[in-house]
Amino acid sequence: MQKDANIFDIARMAGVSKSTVSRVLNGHAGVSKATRARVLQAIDECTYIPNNAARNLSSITTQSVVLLVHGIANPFFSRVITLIFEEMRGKNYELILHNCELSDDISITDVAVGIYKEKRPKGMIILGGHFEETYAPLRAMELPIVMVSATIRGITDRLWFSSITIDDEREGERLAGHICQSGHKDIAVIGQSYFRERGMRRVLEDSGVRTHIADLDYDRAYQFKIGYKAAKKMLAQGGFTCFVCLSDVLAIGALRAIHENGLRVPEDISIVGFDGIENSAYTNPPLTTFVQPYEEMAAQSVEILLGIIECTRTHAHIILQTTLDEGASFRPVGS
Amino acid sequence: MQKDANIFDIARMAGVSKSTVSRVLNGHAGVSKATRARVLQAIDECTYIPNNAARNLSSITTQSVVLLVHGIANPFFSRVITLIFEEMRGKNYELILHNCELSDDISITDVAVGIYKEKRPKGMIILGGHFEETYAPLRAMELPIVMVSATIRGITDRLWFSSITIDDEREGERLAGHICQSGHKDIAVIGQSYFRERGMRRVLEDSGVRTHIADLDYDRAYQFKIGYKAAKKMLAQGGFTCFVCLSDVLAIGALRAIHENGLRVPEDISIVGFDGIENSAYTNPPLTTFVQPYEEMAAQSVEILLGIIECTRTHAHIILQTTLDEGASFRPVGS
DNA sequence: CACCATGATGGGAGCGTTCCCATTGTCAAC
DNA sequence: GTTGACAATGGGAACGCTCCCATCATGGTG
Repeated sequence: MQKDANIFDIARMAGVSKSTVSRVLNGHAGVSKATRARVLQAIDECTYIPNNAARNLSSITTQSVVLLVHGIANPFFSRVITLIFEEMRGKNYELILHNCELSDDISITDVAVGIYKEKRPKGMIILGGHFEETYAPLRAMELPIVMVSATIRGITDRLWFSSITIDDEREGERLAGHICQSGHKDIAVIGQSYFRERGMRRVLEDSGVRTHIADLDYDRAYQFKIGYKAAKKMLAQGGFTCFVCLSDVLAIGALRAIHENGLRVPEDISIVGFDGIENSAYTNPPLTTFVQPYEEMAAQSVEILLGIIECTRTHAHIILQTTLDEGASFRPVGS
Repeated sequence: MQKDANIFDIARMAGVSKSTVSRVLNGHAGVSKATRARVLQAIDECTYIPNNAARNLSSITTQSVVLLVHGIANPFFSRVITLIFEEMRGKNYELILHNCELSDDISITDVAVGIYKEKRPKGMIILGGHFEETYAPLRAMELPIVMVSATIRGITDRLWFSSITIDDEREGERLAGHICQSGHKDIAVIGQSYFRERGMRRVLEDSGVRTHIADLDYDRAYQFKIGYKAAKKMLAQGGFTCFVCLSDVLAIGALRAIHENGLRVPEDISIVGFDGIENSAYTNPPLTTFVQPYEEMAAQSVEILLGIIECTRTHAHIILQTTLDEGASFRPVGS
């Protein structure tokens, strides 16, 4: 590939200076209609693409947005990512997807700051993860940040970032409410979610439902297996009539364990999931699950982020709700 | 965030010139041990991160590699992506993940060339997609390219790119062989894969097995649903004893349709998938499927690409094999 | 002791933009 | 006719690097 055209070539072709071409390129004012047209034509003729590196260098920042994700293989995340990509299409920002499997010794703050220095994006969407007290460096970046579906704890000053989450504690309560109504008196819980569990427990204890918490055997990356193993162990112990899984992936793993043990769902045992990933409508039986507001999450996160970047709005903390999808994996006791 | 340190600051701190710092940064020869140590210390003290834009600008290219994927939501792809990320870790290249949902009027060549001009990467891994005759612009980039799991047709000159695939035609034959042995005489095929189908048909016709091809109702993005709908329609017609699905996602959709119709797997009907995504070990019953060589694909693609970039090897076309994972969804006739 | 190869280092140009400031041209108001 | 405001445009500096070439010791060789 021979040397590409640069801004001077375009300028020469259009018979103007590089400054004028730059103005056209960036949609700045102060260019006559006729000149603009000529420049655009020249650009078109050469299929000229401005050199990003040079652009970034001289303007310090870049016309890009980073989407930082903790493990794209997670079906919940990958669905949100896809939707965010769609939402960003045609928005004139570049979306840089950064996958990061967080190890214990690296916090989200470290990763975000590193990426910031490297990429100089205009904003950042962080998908998932825990977000705790040690956020000073994050804040110091003074970068528009939207946290999506993150667990946020111990942060009182919230004016410098946005968040879009479900209210985990309330969701836990709803989930628990659903169970209480159903008459199940002993349930096995698989999964970790501080707030969701807290909400659940409160309601369940009031109604005299006993919860059996599974230990999770952290196998990293193999989410299905975690659910499977945990369920297997719980089933060996017995003493409950319903599995409550804090994610669908765990539920799918648990489903396998149940079937392996020769039990029928929901006749012998019920199971509820959480997330409403696409897959969960295709299990046998289809999973009863609380469906995350995917479209809403994607749309809002992009809208807020770009709004803040373009100074047309301020930060916000949006709380959305899940929708119960009554599959066939859950049934009230004795029905 | 106040102004970051630049190469001059480091140079001043270490008492050397910017050239020397640059040499240290890029691992070039010609720096004494003592100087190098001093520079490294200064870099460390400031947690200095070189400005990428400037680097790219002066060296025209960037220390990055693009991973171009057709829809990261596809579980097969997302698994490969995750593994490629792992493989690249610590390799001193930046991996830029680019998701592209190809529409009909945009070819892979167009997308790749656009990205190339914009990102100036050192190489590109293209995951999936069809790769046909109109490749001249791709080739003209003179960029190391590795095509992974792509369908390649009508390209005779193959010295300028690498590929890692399974031999679809042979895999089709193997799949067909498995079916012939089993005694199924009428099978329903769901999915599109030119070569795989061609291989299958040849073997099946020789053995007198009749194939019923499902029409696919292209619902875009909703792969599970495609399988479901296609299976539903086929089941209404009847006349076969086994579903052959050309991907596991389709198979999971089909499984749902089968159960909905009150049939048992594999007693009443068998089903075989393809890909061996993580999920397929957790269906009910677990899917019999041909597992793609994920690790191998990821490892080889990275090794080849970096090898070519660093001029330690030449292009290659690697053909790998799947492994039959005998789940429980398939059973020979009359057993 | 002059010479040259070699290793370590510094300095300057150039990469392709953006952004600021200066310049020119035009027109209305006085 | 002079002035000032304003729109349109050009030119130069700056962004932070890499890369090439020049310089300067150092030490072995004839």
